[in-house]
Amino acid sequence: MASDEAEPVSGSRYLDLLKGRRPTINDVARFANVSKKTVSRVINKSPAVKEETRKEILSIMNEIGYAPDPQARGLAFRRSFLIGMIYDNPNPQYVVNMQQGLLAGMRETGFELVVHPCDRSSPTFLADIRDFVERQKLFGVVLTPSVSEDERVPPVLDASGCAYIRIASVALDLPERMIISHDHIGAAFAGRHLAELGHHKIGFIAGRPTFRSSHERRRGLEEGLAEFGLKLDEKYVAQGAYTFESGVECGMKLLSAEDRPTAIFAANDEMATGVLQAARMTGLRVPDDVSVVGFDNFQIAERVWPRLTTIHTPTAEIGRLAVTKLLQGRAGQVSDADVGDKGLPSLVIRDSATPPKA
Amino acid sequence: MASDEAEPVSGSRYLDLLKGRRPTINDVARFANVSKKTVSRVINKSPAVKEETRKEILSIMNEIGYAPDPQARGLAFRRSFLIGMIYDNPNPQYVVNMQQGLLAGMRETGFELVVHPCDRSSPTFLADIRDFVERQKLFGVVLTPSVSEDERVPPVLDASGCAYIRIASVALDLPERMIISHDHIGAAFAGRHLAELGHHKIGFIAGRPTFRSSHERRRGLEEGLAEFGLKLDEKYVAQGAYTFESGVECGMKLLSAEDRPTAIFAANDEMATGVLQAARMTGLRVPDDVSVVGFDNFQIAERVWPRLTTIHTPTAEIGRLAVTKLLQGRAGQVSDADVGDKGLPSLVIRDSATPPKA
DNA sequence: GCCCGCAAGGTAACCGGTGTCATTTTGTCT
DNA sequence: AGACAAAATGACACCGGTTACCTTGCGGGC
Repeated sequence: MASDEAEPVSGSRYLDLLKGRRPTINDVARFANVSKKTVSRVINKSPAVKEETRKEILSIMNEIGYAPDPQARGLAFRRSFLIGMIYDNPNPQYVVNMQQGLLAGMRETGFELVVHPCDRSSPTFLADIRDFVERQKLFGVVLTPSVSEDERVPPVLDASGCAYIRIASVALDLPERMIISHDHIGAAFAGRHLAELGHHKIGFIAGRPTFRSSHERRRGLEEGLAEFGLKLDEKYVAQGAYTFESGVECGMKLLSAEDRPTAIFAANDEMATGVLQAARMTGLRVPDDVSVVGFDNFQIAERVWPRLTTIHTPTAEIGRLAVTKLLQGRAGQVSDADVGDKGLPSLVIRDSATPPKA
Repeated sequence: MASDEAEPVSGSRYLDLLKGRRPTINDVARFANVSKKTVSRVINKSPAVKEETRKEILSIMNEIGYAPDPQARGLAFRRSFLIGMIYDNPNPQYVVNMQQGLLAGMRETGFELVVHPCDRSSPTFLADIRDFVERQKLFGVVLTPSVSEDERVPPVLDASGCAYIRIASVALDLPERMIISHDHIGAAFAGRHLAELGHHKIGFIAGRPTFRSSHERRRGLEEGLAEFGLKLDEKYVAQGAYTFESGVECGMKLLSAEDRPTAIFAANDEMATGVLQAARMTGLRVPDDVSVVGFDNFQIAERVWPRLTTIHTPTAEIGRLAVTKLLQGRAGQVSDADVGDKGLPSLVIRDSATPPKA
C-alpha cells in the first residue's frame, strides 16, 4: 500500500451502516463500543490503551478504511500537518530535485508539502513568510539557499512556533536545525582533479556572492589545489552570478585574456555551460584548449557537448534528510538523519576536463 | 501588501487585550459588539450585512491583523483551501514552470499549493490519488499530462467532490474542466517554418505515445507541411520517448540512414538536444548538414550549441489560467480564463534551422 | 477488611469557524 | 399610528478531532 490508510473491506458488517459517508472517529468509537477519546488515544499511539482494545480498534479502522481528518486534528492541535518548502533558488532542477527529496522523506507520514517561492529582496519578504507560516499553522518548513542563509528568518519562524531546517553549505545554526551540504568537500575534488591532470593555471568563476555556497566552493577549490602546492591566482578569478549568461561573460573575460587559464572551475553547471559557449566564441576547443569543470551534476551536464565533468550534489538525498530531521522526535520516527556519506558530494568525470596539451 | 491580511496596527486600543494571541473571530466579534456569525458573514462576503457594520468590522479586522483560520473554516466547510497539483511529467523545467503559473494564479486568494507527483503505472495509482484528495479534502486539483489524460482519474475526483482542471493538448472533457495547450498549432509553425526554409525531406521524432501531445505535435507538423504541399514520409519518422537518450537514438537512426532527412522536428527540446548529439556522432553539422527544430522552448534550448529553434509553450501562463478557471465562480473571482492567445504556442527562431545547403 | 495507587477509559468543554433557523430592527404602505 | 414584509443580526448546534480532568476497576500493602 502506498498509504497508511487501508482500503475499506467490502462486505464489512459495518460498512453499510456508514451509507457511503467517510467514517469519522465517532463511527469507529461506536463500532468498537468505546468512547471517541479511546480511539483518539489509539490514533496518537498513547500507551494508556490495553493492547486488546487497541488491536480491536485498529482492526475496525482497517475494516472501514478510517483515516483521521488532518484538518480537525490540526485545529485541536493548533498545528497543521503541512510542511512548507520556502525557496528562492532560481534553478528549476534544484527545486524539483529538492521537492522530490522532501516528498520522499514525508511518504507515509501523513504530512503534505506546500511550496512557497519567495523574494528575499521584497519589502514584504518577512511578512510574507510570517503570513504563510501562521495562517497555515505549518508544522515546519525547510529553507533552502539562499533564504536559508538569511538570519532574519529564524526569529520570525520561532515567534510563530514553526519548526524549521536550514539547508546550507555550511553550519549557520544548531545542528538540529541544519543540514549541511559540505560544498567545499565537493569543490576540493574539483581542485584535486584539475591539479592531478596537470593544470597549473586554473580559473574560477564564482557564484552570486549572496549565496554562501559560492564562497564554500571557492574555499574547497583552494583546499584541493593546496594539497598539490597550487594557489588560486586572483587574475584567473571572475565574479559570476550562477547564471548561464554570467558564465558566458566570465568565460569570455578569462579566455580572451592575454594569459589565459588552461582549466576553469565554474561554481555551477549553468556557468560551466556558459564557459563552453564562451570557448566556442573565442575559437577554443574544450577540453583540448581549455578544460572545464562544473558543480551540481544537473541534467544539463550530460546534455551539452562535451559532456561536463562536474561535482555531483545529492540534492534529493539532502532534502530527504531535512524532512527526516524536521519530523524527528515525533512518535514512530526513527532518526536516520546521519546516514554517513550519502549526503556528501562526489566527482563525476566526463569529457570536459583532460590534461593540458603541452 | 503581498497578503490580504493587514498588519496589526501598533498602539491599537484593542491589541493589548489580545495578550499576544493571534486574534480569533470571537475577538473581532467582541470588539465590534456583534455576534461572531456576523463577522463570519463579512468574511464570506455575505450581502446580508449592513454596509456600516461591514465597514466597522473590516476596520477592526484590519486594526488587529485578523485573518481567519483556514483549518477551522475548512473543517466547517468540509473542504480545505488547498489546491493540489498532480503530475507525472518527468521534465523538471515543465514542473517548475507549471508550479510558478499555478502559484501566480492563486496569489492573494488564500489558497495554497500542495504538490503531488504520482506514477500512473503503479497498482495503487488511483488509491493514492483518492487518499490524497479525500484526506486533505482538497478544494481542487490541477492535472497535467499525462495524468490529465487518464480517464480513470476524473471519476475518482468527482466521487470525492474535488474540482479539477485537466491540462492537455486537446479537448478531453467539458470546457470548464479543460485548459488546452493547442500543441498542434505550435507544431504547425514548425512544419511551416521548415517548409518555408526549403526543406522537403523532413524527419519527425515522436514523443512517448502515451502522451496525447506526441500525436498532436505530429498532426500539427503534418498540417504545416500540407500547407506547402508536403507530406510527412513515414521513413523519416522515429518513435522517441521525450527523453534526451531517445533523441540521441532516434537521431542516429534517422541521420545514419542511406537517405537521410535534411531537417528534423523533434517533439520536444530534450529530444532535439539528443539529435544535436547524434549529429555530432555521425559527423554532421547543425544546421549546415541538418536542421533541427524542437518544442517547448525550455532553458536548455538556449544553452546548447547551436541554440535551438523551437516552439515556445507558455507553460506558466497555462497554469495560471488553470487555477483561475478552477477558482472561477467563487466570490470575488473574475473570469479571465479566456484571455485569447496568451495561452498559444509560438515559433522561436534561433540557430539550429536554416535553408538546406544545395 | 480498608485504603491507596495505578491502569484504563469516559465526560465535557474547546479549537475557530459555519449552517439553520429564530429573532430583532428597519422601512414602507395604508 | 399600526401592520407587515424585508433586511439585519443573533443563538445554538455542529464540523471531527483533542485537552483537561474525572471515574471506574483492580491489585497490593497493612
